[in-house]
Amino acid sequence: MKLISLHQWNVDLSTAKSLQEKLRERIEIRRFDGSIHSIAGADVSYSAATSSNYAAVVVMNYPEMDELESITAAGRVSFPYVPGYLSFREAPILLEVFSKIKTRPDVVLFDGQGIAHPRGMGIASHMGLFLDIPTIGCAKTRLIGTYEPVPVHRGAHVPLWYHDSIIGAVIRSRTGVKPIYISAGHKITLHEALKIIFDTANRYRLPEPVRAAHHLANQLRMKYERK
DNA sequence: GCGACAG
DNA sequence: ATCTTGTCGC
Repeated sequence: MKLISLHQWNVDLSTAKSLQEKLRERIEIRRFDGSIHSIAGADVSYSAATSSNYAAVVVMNYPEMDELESITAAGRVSFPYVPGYLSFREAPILLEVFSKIKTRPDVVLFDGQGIAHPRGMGIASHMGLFLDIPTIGCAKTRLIGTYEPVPVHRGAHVPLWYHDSIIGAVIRSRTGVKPIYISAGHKITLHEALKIIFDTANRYRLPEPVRAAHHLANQLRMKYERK
């Protein structure tokens, strides 16, 4: 898959911040034109023992959700985990996985925020720009924003507010489970993102592609680390 | 100054 | 995120 080469990962926090502010101007939150046939999920597993990241991308067809392709990659981590700068830690290895993938997915789901980020540049938005594909941020916990209690039943969703605007949604993908935090990444609207998330997250709390990628990345880590 | 803080 | 045992509920 062809990637846009604007990589700039070996930076300090100050440079990373200004880079995010610059990239934010290029994010497009607009309607996704065209039909969706394939959806990918991407995730990274980290090993403190070897300071390595193990990444996986799983592509599934939609709406059947059968696996079409899965790719992995491994590499050393150079950037520390700092809230707000996850991209600089995980995007390099993710870009490597995407460079090896055959199928170009119509949408990609990431384990992290989209525009629900201090500078509107969560990892889903960041990756969306580089991949030039519609992306959605699907996080397990909140980074920023406020919201009202989410009704306990599947399908419930409340807006995620930040500075008097809606940056995402907090949703209940399954009755009785902890809610997840959805935000548009790039080239998609929150409304469309929510439909896709509810369509792909039926059996489990997380959307199938994300869950599959998470599982595969973990599998790879355990194979390499032998534990 | 203090608390919050994706993975 | 990772590490880690038992335990509660459908």
